[in-house]
Amino acid sequence: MKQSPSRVDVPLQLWVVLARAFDAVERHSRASIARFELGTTEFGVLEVLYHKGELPVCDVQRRILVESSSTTYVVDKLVKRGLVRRRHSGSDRRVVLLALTPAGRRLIRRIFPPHAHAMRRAVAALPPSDQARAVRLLRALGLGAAKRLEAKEPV
Amino acid sequence: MKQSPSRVDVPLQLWVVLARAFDAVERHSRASIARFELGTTEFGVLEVLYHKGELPVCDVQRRILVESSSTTYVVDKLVKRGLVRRRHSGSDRRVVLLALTPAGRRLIRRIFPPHAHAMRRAVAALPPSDQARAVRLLRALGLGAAKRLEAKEPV
DNA sequence: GTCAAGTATCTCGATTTCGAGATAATTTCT
DNA sequence: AGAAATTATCTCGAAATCGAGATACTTGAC
Repeated sequence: MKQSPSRVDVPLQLWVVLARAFDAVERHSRASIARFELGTTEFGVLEVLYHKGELPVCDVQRRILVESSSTTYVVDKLVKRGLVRRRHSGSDRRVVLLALTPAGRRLIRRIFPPHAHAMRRAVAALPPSDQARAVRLLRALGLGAAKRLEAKEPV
Repeated sequence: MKQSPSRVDVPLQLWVVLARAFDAVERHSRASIARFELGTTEFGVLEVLYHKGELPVCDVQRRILVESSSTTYVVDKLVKRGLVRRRHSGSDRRVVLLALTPAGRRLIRRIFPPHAHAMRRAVAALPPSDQARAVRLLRALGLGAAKRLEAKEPV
C-alpha cells in the first residue's frame, strides 16, 4: 500500500473519471440498444450507415472503434440478418462498400429516435452549457491522445 | 441517410467524443501495460490492491468496471501467477479478501511509476487547468449517469 | 515500369467479457 | 424466530474482441 505522491495527481484522476464516466454512459447505451436485440457494435454500424450512407468497411471501422477483425465479425452478423449488404467498389478493388438494406433502414429509422432519447437522458446530469464545455475538452483530449498514439504505433 | 435534426445535438455529440476520448486514452493504457505482460484488467486489480490494501472481491470489482464473473476470471489468473492471494473474511463468510503477495507487490511497485508516466503523457494534450475542468465535468457526468442507471436497473 | 511500402479486408485461434443462474451467507421485515 | 430480500462469489456456456498473419490491390519512389 502506497500513499498518494502529491495528494492529487490530476492527470491520473482524469483517466479514472474518464473511464468511470464512459462506463456509466455506456451502460445506458447498452441497455437502450438491448431493447432492440442488438449489440452496441452492431448498432454502431447501422447508425453510421444510416447517417453517412454507403461507406467502405475501413471507414465504418474507424467510427465504431473496434479492430478490423471484429468489424468483419459484426458485419457478417448484420449481413446474415439481412440488415446490411456488401458490395465491391468499382474504383478500388480492395474495398468493400457497406450499405443498409431496406430492412436495415427501416429498423434503424425506427430505433434510432428512442435510443437518442435514452442517450440524452444519460448525459442530462450535465446542464447544456457544461455539456458543450465537456464536448470541447473531450474533443481536444481525444485528438491529442490519438495523435500521440500515431507517433508511436506506426510499424 | 438522414440529415442532422438540429445541425448539432450536443448530448449525442458528447457521447461520441466521450467514447472517442476514452478509446484513445485507453489505447495508451493498453500499450503501456502490455509492456509488462499484463492485461488492463489484471493491472487494475494489482493497482487497486497496491493503493488500498486488502479488499473484498466486490470492492475490487466496483473499481475495475467489469462484471463479477470477469472479476473471478482475472483474479484466478493473478492467483495462478502468484501475484495475488485469496483469504476468507472472518466477519462475513460470504466475502473473499484479496491482497497482493510479496511478488505482486514487488511487481506493481516496479511497473506503476512508468505506467503513470505514460498516462500523464496520454492526457497531456490538455493543459493542467483544462484537465482539472475536465475532471470536474466528467465526475458529475459519471455520477449522474450512474444514478440514473440505479433508478432503472434494480430488479 | 518495377519494386517496395502501404492499405483494405478477411481468416483463424486464443483471450476476454458477459449473462444467467447456483450457492451460501447476511440483513431486513414482520 | 422465520421468511423474504439482498449481497458476495463462483460456474458454465456463449458471445465479442483481439492479434497475427494471409491475400490482394494500390500507391509512391526510383
